[in-house]
Amino acid sequence: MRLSQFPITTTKETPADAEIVSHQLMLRAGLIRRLSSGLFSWMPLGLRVLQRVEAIVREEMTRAGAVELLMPSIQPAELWEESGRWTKMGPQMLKMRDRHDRDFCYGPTHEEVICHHVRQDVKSYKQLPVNYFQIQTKFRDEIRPRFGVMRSREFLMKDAYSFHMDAASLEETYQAMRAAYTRIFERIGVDFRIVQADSGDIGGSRSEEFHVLAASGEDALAVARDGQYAANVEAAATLPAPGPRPTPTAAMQQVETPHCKTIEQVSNHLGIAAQQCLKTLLVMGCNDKPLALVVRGDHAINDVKAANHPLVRDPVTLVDESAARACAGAGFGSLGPVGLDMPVIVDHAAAALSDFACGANADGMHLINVNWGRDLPEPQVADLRTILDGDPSPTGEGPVQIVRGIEVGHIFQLGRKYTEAMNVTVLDADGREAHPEMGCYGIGVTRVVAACIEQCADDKGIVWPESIAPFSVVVAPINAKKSERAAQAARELYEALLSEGINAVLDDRNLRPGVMFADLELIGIPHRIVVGDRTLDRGALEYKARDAAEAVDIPNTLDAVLAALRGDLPDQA
RNA sequence: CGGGGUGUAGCGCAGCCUGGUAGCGCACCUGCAUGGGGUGCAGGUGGUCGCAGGUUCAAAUCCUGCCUCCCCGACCA
Repeated sequence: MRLSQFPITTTKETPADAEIVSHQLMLRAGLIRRLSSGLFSWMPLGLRVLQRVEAIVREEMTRAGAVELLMPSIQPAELWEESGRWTKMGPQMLKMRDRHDRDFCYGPTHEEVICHHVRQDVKSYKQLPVNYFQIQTKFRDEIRPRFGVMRSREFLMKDAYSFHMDAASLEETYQAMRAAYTRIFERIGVDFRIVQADSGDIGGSRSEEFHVLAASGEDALAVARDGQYAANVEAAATLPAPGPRPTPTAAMQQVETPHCKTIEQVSNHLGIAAQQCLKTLLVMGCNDKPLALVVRGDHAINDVKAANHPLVRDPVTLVDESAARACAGAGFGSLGPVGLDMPVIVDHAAAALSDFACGANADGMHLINVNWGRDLPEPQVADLRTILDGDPSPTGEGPVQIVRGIEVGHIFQLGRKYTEAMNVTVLDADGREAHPEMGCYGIGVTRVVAACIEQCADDKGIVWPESIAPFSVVVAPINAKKSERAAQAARELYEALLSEGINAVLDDRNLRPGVMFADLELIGIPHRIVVGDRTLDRGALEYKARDAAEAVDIPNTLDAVLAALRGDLPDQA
């Protein structure tokens, strides 16, 4: 490729609305252009990168035994009504109607469609297991798209769906996908971590996420400092406090706490640490009646854990203040578990307290020196809170630290949830109908590009890893306009690299050197060979790796260039 | 969806308060000079000032409505 023939538009200035490095650089380097909120065009340079990621994903999926197909992005409503997700997915799904008034959606995912095809085509256990994948555009109408292609509404996803006669077969494919994903992210060259995850809206039993570690990541991960344990904080279990509860020391007492609406205010007013206070939230139960969730004052309720509790309605729905007053006798800020006429679910840590403070269920009043089993019944205990930095890891591997990550992959064991809902059956060896086990496996292909830039950039621009760079090496003549000798030498080297099968590009734009260098660094090409009269005079070329501090002279031979591309550089005097 | 901001040339912004010829930087085009780190000088192209309505002799500017985009929040009592 010659850059004079390849439209790239770079900018010196950073667009005002780009917040994170990858978004800024993708715009500045001209990889993407925004069309509308959460909608981006991939410009030629960006597309080359995207296609390289795709190629790696495709190769590794195929190597791991998955077979590619392509399903429509527009899907009929009937399939989603069968699975129950036409309404459950909510406004995240973009719905539309055709000229015959039939309902469709732009597919946010493809479990329904693949189940439909499998129930048509797969009749016998002999055809299983099977693992289909596609690389295809999805649309999810995100509440708030942000960070460029990191959280866009339309995005490219690799999704795979496997079907099995039994759990052992599913586990085998799940592990094969886990290994394939590991290879994919290792090949791309990003620093990533596999974490345990909640299954979220997709559902199912077991799942793990692949996160690219980056400070700008939207997800918080709990990682054992000295061990293997790692989990999304949404799913990270907390341990019950060790040992028995301390013995109560004083009688329960009601005290005035006027105008105290938050734990902080109550804690300051009473001179009692937040960890000795209880925080009480009223939420809707599955039976449409309110129930109370209680955590320690310094802890936060974890929505995902709460929603997973059998008594709590999913999604977690807070009762409003007037309803709280009607059923508990007090407004927000003065609620507590004592004397409440509703189920009370208490987090481990809150259940381990003695002599604690909590709302008195009377406005402006709290109770102090409250004790479980004495002043109110022994609580029903659950894990409700979000894990904090320094908490023990649930596997006993020491304290966790909280790091941030960008979710680029997610693998699930779905069990029979969809095959039952969609009535997918095959005949087993005994001739009986059975619902297959199912797994699904996703990679956010467009997001991988952005996540990679978050890790691979410096103050000059993008520093592509070789694996997904749009071009591997650029041949850059100095003053090609004036020096036909430099221009000629550059052309010849470029042609020679091409015939070696190298993804080379010639910068024949006739730019001034400063502009050219700044541009090439911004777009992040891993290797640069500068050809100029000055170096030619001494029989040399100048080589610089994008991530190296200094350029070095190499002999003016193809072999020396090829060696340099392999990282084999001559010793410098 | 709630709150805050924003909208003026492809990008970044000023002008608006106090109504009166639409500006600056970057980018782009032309010429000359320059030629190893975003070069200099000169000239130039490009804008129904988000949309609609209103006030006024006159609206980018004041008023009303709508829209866009961005940020924060979206149950933590």
